[in-house]
Amino acid sequence: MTASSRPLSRKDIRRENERLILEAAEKVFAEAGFGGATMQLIADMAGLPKANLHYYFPTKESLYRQVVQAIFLDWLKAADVFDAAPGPVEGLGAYIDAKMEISRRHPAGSKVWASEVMHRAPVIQDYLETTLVEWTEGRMDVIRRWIAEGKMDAVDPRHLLYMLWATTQHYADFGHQIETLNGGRPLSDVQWAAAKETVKGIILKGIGAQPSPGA
Amino acid sequence: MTASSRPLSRKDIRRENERLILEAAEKVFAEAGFGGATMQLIADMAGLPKANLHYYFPTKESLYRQVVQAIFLDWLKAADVFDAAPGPVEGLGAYIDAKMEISRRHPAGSKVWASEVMHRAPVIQDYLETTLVEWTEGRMDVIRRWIAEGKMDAVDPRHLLYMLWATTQHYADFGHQIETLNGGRPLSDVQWAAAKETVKGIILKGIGAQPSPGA
DNA sequence: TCTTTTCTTGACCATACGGTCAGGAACCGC
DNA sequence: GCGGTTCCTGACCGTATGGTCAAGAAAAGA
Repeated sequence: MTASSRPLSRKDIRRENERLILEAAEKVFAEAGFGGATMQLIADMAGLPKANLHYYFPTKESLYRQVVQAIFLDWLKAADVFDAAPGPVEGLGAYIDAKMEISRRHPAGSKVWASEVMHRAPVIQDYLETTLVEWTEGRMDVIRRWIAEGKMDAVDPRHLLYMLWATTQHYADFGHQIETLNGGRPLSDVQWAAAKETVKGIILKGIGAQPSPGA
Repeated sequence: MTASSRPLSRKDIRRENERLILEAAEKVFAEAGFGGATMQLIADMAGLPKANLHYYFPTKESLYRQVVQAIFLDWLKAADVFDAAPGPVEGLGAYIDAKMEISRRHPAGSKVWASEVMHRAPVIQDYLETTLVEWTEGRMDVIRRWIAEGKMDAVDPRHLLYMLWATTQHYADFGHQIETLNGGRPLSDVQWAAAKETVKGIILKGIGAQPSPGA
């Protein structure tokens, strides 16, 4: 429309269209599940003809796989706060904050992941067996170190991690239920803050986390 | 096969076939989601011809609705322990135990529920708005009473409930991921016990639950 | 400008799905 | 045993879906 719409280079076109498609696909897969999603719906939401989707992504499954992969990488990145922290209060606190923020800003991704895992991970099982296993082992080591240093109680690190994942992702995956129980309205800023504080408060106190000295 | 297979009365036949179908449907809906599930697959799993399913349940959606309703009622019943308890240690402890046990024994139901809510509850939204809202209000009152009686910290009861749901249902909904992280094996009895104790320990300590006197 | 490569898209196809139906089998009250 | 009701099921139908294709438009390179 404006004079600024210069002709796009081919690389730009490809990048832009792939972005459009992946964005639309994430929403549709989240709302309808893999089986319920249709290429036509994704195409409509992306504003492209269906045949164009198949030009960039040969099959529905390949498109879906890319969506799930992107989510997984996002999650791994968001967990870097874990390692640098001096103790559980900072490390787990920041991790909870980060994951709650993802649940708030990016709920569709969390839903797609949940759906995939619930259906026995037919597409990303290899990721679970390799990357996720390694990541989990590493984080459990950090927790065990904190325990050894007397910075928290000797809780089972594996189940602690599951609690963190469960509680934070719940706000995305079950967002609709939470919204309904909130009178049909999305959580306000204040309510989101209360959620974060409650989760952090209960878990950090529950594991007997000791504040790091000199903070 | 055996001589004991007497002819079934009509009521028995209806009850038995409906049970077979609902059981199979729950599994298939849990594994494939509503969109991915097919009546043919459910029929095969139930050992009945597809047309027979449509004799008992006119549409796929009506069958699905009955499956979800059954799960919901099951969950409500499992929460009776809440009210009778003298304090949070007994009440929440028993509730966590009960919900963990459901996650272990009845994971398919939990998955169907999760899937339904994740897809914005197209079928059971009315239940969310009525029964679930009332149930939640009632339980929050109990928690507020415990707080007023000094039996636990003044945590936000709403988010405490969400934490309970999230952590316990996680063991069903993400059971496949947990299994993968456990070397591909289901959790053993000992591991389930550890999960229960860890969850109960962290939450009860995290909310500062005071043991009831005279226990 | 001419060629080549990339991108676009309406029309099309085979398949699989939810659902229907008619006709027969099995059970039940009388 | 008989009439009526319930149960059973193979065959069938319309539709929607994932995916294909061929012909053209647009950009890049020469």
